[in-house]
Amino acid sequence: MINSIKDIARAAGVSHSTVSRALSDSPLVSADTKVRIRRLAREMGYSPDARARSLVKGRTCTVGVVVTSIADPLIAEVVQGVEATACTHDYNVLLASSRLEPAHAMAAVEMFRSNRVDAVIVISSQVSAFYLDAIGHIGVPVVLVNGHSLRPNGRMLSVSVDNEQGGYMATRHLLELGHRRIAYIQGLVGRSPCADRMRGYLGALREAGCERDPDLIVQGTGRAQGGERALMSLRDLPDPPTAVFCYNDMTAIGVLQAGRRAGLAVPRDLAVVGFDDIPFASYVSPALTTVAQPKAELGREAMEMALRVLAGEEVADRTLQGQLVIRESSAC
Amino acid sequence: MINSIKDIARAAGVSHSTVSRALSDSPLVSADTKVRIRRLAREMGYSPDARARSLVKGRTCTVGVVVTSIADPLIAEVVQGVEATACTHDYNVLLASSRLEPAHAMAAVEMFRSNRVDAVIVISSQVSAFYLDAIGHIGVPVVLVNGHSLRPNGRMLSVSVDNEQGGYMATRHLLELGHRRIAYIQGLVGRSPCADRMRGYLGALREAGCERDPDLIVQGTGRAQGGERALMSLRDLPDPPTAVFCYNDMTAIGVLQAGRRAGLAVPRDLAVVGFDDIPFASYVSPALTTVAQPKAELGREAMEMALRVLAGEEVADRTLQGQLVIRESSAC
DNA sequence: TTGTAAGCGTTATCAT
DNA sequence: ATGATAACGCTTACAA
Repeated sequence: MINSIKDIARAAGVSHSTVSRALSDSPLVSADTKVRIRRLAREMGYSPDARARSLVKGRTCTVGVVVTSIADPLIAEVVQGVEATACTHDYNVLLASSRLEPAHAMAAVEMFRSNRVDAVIVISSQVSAFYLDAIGHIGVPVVLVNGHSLRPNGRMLSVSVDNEQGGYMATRHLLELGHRRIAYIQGLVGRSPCADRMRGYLGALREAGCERDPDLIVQGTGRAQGGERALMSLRDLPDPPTAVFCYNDMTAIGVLQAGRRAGLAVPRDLAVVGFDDIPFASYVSPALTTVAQPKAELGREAMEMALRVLAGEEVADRTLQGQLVIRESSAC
Repeated sequence: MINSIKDIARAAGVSHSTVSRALSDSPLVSADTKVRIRRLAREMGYSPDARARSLVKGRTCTVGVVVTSIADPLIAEVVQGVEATACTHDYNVLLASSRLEPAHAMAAVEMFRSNRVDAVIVISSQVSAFYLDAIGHIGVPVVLVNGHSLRPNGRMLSVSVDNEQGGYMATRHLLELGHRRIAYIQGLVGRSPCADRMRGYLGALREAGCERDPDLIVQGTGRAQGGERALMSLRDLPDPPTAVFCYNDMTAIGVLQAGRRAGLAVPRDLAVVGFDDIPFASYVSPALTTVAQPKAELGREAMEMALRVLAGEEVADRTLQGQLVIRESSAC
């Protein structure tokens, strides 16, 4: 058992409120009793009980973070950003994983409520509307990272990478390299980041006076295998693309693999650009050109937005710019 | 504000203790008042306050998890295992990252103490003895995942992959492929997992009657660049190795990169085996042969060991077997 | 400057 | 079967 303020009070021969005041550096306690109590507290291994304190203070200084999977490299780096920022503001991070199961997601919400977290941060693009609705009723500020742009609930904020601008940059880069037949391999359908990136892609094509060919927009899954399959189908086209912009890096890595198997030289025969800049993008061969998401910054921003809402400030949604990282898969 | 048990009591016209009993399904309350109260609780959006409950119950049902970096793919998967297991046992996960900074590590320990976590799980091999000592004095069960084998404190348990056996399997595999000059690229010096893997490597060589050449054991860093440099120096040897066993996958990936740059064909000119089986091991080209760590299982086991200690059981350290995953980088 | 007492939301021990 | 009361460890009026 850890000593409480009462134990210290007894040892110091004062009341427990004096101890409380001394430890919180209140001016209402004399200098020497203050040092005496503090030394005693240190010697007795005192540690303030955050629960008891939060009970009376009305806040837990804890933020709940839900992820679909922490093993996702993109999400992991965002969590890292959240954690680092929480730490500097003396906030704790309560973690929960939804594993894409609505039941787990609901359980996470209830767990956060029971623990009276001050705010919730949702890191995932795979949030169902149903779940989002439940999370919106939690009664504390909610910040969505890279979530849907539609916000059914007023209390819900969001911070995202600029998907459209990212798609635009990627496509623009390929156009500048001289490519005219540029494919887009989608992620999971119906999700807004995928559609936004495509909008950027289409915008760049339009701007370049490049004709839009529906055959060049194919379905992926957001994972490597989806990229592999997509590339196969693109190669079967009468007039295959010379470049491909992928919804994300994993898709691009699948494309790289399928290309290698098919004897395609990247970037000579096919230029490839991804999205996210997951750590491994720079390690695959050829190293992947990609639109880097400001992962740590997304996490930091999410945490800071939550803090700002808690401080009573008026906070608006944010969208952060991605950055085109040119590597070998699109080098000229 | 969330309704408390008292609010429900008032609405139901009973005392708050009756509400408490009804909600915890005590037999000491009549069936109809029970349903009445429960319905009311649901309607009023009641959520039990975990802090208040923990204060009187004496446990928080929360486990503190410290990692060096959650962005580390190996660690992330272990955390996932911990979280999943915690979830099934109705335990919460409080996350902290040490970022290899002793100050952060100490802050994490203090944070865990203040929040009165029931147990602590340390996921990292990079724990300094100093920090380990501090964490040992936290007064709750501590489980080290892939940590030092030396345990300065009696309250500290550990679960690790069998590093020696892993090193043995990897080397044995290369020997069976006909290699005689097999190098070992170390990780960071002085850390026990690295030494253990080397012991397995040496054991396999000895068993095969293969002469041990000190030149073939070189220094790495545990990261890709270390692998690159190490391979360069190995290639400068008068009699270079035909195969290399790397401390971990990142090192092996560096070797793959350097090999490609040097025009080496893997596995024909050089066979490469890694350790860990991080997700990307299967995506690099050639796909990496490696000793897979049972990542989720390590996390699960760590959590279950903590739970068992809390249940008063006698718990012993565990070491889990890795599994050799043969891929292209060592195919014959 | 210090002590007393109330209260945060629970559970648990008494009575009734 | 239910209610009153104490307790968990803390902060904070309110007294002294």
